[in-house]
Amino acid sequence: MPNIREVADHAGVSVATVSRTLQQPQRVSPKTRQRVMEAVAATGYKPNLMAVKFRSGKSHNIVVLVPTVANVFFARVISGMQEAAAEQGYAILLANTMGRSDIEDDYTKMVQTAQADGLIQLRAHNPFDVSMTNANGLLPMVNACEVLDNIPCPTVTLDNRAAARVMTEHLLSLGHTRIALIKGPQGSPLTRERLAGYRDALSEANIQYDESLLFPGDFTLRSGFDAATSILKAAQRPTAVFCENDETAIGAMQRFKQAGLSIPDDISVAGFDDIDFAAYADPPLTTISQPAEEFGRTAVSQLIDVLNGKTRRAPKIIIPFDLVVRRSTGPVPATLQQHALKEKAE
Amino acid sequence: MPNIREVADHAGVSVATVSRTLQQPQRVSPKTRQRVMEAVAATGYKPNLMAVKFRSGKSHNIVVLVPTVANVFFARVISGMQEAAAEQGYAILLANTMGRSDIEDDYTKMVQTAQADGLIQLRAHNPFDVSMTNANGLLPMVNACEVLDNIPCPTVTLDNRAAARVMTEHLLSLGHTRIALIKGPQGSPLTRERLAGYRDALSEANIQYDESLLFPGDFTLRSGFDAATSILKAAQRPTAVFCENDETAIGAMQRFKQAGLSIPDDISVAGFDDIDFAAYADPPLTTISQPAEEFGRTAVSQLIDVLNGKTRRAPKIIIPFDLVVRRSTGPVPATLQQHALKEKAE
DNA sequence: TACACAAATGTTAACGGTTACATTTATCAA
DNA sequence: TTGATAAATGTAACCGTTAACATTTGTGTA
Repeated sequence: MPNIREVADHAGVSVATVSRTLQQPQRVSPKTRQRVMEAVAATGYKPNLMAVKFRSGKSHNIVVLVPTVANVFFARVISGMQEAAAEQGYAILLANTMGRSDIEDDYTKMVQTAQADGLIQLRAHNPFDVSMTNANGLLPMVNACEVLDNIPCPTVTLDNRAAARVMTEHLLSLGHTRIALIKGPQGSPLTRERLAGYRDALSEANIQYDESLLFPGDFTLRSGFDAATSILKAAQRPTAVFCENDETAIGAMQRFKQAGLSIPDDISVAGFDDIDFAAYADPPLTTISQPAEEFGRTAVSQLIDVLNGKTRRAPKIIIPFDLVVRRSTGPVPATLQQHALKEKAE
Repeated sequence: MPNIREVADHAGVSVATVSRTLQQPQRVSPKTRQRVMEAVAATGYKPNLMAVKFRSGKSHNIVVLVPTVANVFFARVISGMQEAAAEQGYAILLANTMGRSDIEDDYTKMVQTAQADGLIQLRAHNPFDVSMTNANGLLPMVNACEVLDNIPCPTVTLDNRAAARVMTEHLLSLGHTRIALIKGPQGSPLTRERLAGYRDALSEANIQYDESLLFPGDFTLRSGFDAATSILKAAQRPTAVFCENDETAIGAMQRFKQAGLSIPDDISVAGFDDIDFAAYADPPLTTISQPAEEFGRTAVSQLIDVLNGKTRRAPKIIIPFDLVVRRSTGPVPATLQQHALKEKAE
């Protein structure tokens, strides 16, 4: 691999002139410029960007901590991040953490060891101490997980709590009062926020929060299937099931159909995320649509602003969501409705 | 950020001793070692890995060119790559090419500019010229796409052609003779290989290859749905549909069900990949299972072997596959079978 | 005690760019 | 022509680490 010195020799100029020709061509005379460009072409010179990055102290790398890439929603988020990063000359170092804190730590260290300039966080944990703050008092990170509080960095969030409330209100408006919730992974901030939104809607509607309606899940199809099995065994079966993501909902629907239930006539099922499969489920799934790609793009551009010192005070950005009503949710079954009304009358 | 000099001053030794303490502790006396370690702890020193990489000429980065990360199969492949790379101290630079050659070129350049040591290729294109070969005559890449030929680098492949043949044979064995094929993206090597396997099986069974049974697709749910619409309009409707991936199959099934067809009684549908959703489709999808994570892991470890000079002659590794028969495929409908037999008799 | 040799540690030149500063060359007005 | 000033180019320090080589210190033996 030829280096800048070889190009300089070839063109009969100094290395500084070669560097200038490439960085700020207007500062070098047209004929020298031409000579240098010819030498670059002749030698096939490509600047060693590792040297440039080392010299400049900027790696132009961004670490992204994701629980798993093999999740349709996260894949979309990453796709948006890639795009925004590439546009601004940054590369994404993807950390598939699988929730393992040792992996998270390894990747976090990349910022301290100058391998990455900053980090985007999709879990509820602050990896940096105050010594990492920049001149504006900000940490080189973006918090893409709303439950993290009091951390000096931008927050980009998909108002999960409000979205879960809206979905629960949708089910309530259809007359459902016994609404099961299939949760996400324990300890995940998404899970907590979506649960909180569910509770918000219930308490607003004066409906007693019932822990026995909560079922564990982990965002996989299988966990939705298993949770549905438990729901089928429940003494007083819920008339609607709100799943904290679409995979879980699709898994649950499969189980309900196997048990001979009709959706939504016998039981309503709602999801969250609006992954592509939601619209092609049977029946098509009512869910919350979130602009995952935009979310990823915003997180990246916020981080780059912090790195460039453009951000003076940490903003909090909330990405909007949409309730997408399809055919997996419907009114409470007539028989049960009678029952519910009678109960209410008593 | 403290550097190695500060640590040396703090411990009252030279920078070389600090470096040695960290790299080859046995070469420094126990008491010096201890003093250095204390200084490291006291200053909070973390080696600048950008400097190390620059100095060593090894970035310990690997570029992976993927058409799209938002595809369940590729997400699994990436997941496996991540894992294997992290174990060996490498980071993955993910290039979400979306088929755009300018993006592919940008990322390919990262190898030439020393930002990455090698590249894994999932498309049919050789980005390097011979000047990039190492002492063993190998290029710093792994070809994870079997149609590329005569390129001096390891090939890791999921025998797509054989798998497509096996699936087609499965459909033939159920009595189907008019088997539609919903293709993948035009120009994709996967598409070509799977089509070739389909043709292999047909010709082996002495069935005329009929281009009117080929329908375009692009691996998305929607394209499967649309292709199914075309299939429904066909003059003589096929009794089975082989889809080149699972998303397409799930989209197609949705359309057939909407049209009132029963699967597999009226029409059989087969997929490819065995993504998680396949088992939870309605009916569960017959498909080809490929160990995507293992595929990713193998590609990475092959590349690292090349980079370390361990590989002397380019190996060709074929990852095994499995035919997974579920409930979306079944025998040819009785009425049509009669018809077919009659035709044959004539 | 002196000497040979090994072990431990120190000194310094790379690695490949960028850039502050120094120096040379060109331009123009008096 | 000369001198002042601007434009073009060159020189060399620097970024943080490693490692070849030089030097010092320690150990064991004659």
